[in-house]
Amino acid sequence: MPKLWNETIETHRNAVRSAILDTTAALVAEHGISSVSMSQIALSAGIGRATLYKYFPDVDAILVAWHERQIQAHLEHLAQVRDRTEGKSDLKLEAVLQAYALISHSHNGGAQAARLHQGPHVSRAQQHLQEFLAELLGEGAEAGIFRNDVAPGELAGYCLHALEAAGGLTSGDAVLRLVKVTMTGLQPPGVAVTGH
Amino acid sequence: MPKLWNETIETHRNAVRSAILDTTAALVAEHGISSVSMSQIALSAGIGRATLYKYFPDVDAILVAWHERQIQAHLEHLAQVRDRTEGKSDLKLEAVLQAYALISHSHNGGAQAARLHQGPHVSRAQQHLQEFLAELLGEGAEAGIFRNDVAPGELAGYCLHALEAAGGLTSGDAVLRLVKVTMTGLQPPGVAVTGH
DNA sequence: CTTCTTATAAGACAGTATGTATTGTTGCCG
DNA sequence: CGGCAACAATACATACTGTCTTATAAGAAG
Repeated sequence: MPKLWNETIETHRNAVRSAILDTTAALVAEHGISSVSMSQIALSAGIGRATLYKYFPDVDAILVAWHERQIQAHLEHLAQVRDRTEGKSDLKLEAVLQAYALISHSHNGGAQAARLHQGPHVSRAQQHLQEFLAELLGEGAEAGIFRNDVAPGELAGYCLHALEAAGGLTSGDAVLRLVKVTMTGLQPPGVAVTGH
Repeated sequence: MPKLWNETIETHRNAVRSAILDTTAALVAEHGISSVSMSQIALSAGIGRATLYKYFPDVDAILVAWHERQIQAHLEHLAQVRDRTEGKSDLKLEAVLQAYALISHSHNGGAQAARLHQGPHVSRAQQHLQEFLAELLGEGAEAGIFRNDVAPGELAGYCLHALEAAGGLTSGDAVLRLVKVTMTGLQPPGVAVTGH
């Protein structure tokens, strides 16, 4: 019983911290990410503004902590999916990737709503970029070079997002490998030796 | 000669607008995206604060305009690459994708520097996620199910980014197609009918 | 040259957010 | 009870916002 006290206090701090994160997430979802303030969060969470500063130094730290918690939850969810899926690595991976895709799908549904409060953020030019790629992909698909079981627009979105992984790479060779991998994904179905 | 005047004024406005965008980009690169303010931009651009408000309503509008201009420049660059590349659609596309990947590569080098000013933004948990996937991919590669000419970590980054395209999709079926396309990219090389 | 127009700089203004410091209160512990 | 830690409330100086007013400079037209 040396620290029955430290236990309850720690518990309380975690509860408050969690409540702050929840409140912030709600405010972001409602008013957009750029309009949340420390004052607003403290008020909405029902705690004093000075108290909030004892937990987080600024809004950005709160958003980072929230994002961290989100990813952590996703990670645990994906680990569950992996362990519950019977079969070899490819089946497990397919299940995990599917779960992650669904997370991204539903998650960006909420993010889109948040964006709409502060204008159509990225859309205009980026859409042109996607259409530009879709045109090339459409031509290739007609010539039988690329897969035609997926719409060119969807493939273009896949390419753009996949290639943004280049931002985290260090060497130029790695970038070339990424392009190769991405283009492999564009191959027509049924050309593989192992049919599914 | 009705509007020799309107021409010079338009030119001037474009010049000022461009200067605002350049200044903002420099400030973002230096102090991070969350610390730029209208006051700072006006001061740094050498124009009055009230004048700045005549060009853009708020910081966000400036950032959006800047981003728009960036993408527009990329688009023109990519169109040039496409037109200058001889060959069929697949060769053109490979050149275009490579160019885009290089853009992402160098661009996120700058973005990373900007992030570092406001903390290691996404890193911690997201890296765990990537390692989690890399483990599965490594197992599969050893079993010959996935390609082993690219490191598991790089493949994991590819998967995570590619699947984030799910955020822009509408139907659940489209998400499943995206997972299929992404997994196609993981196939070992040389299984295709057309050997490059 | 004078007058008009237009973009601008400079400053004032109220409202709000920030970060910090100082109060007094509550509840748990020995 | 006395001590301790977290807290709410409040105050304060500073900074950014968005709008408005006034004055200046430069080109265009008489």
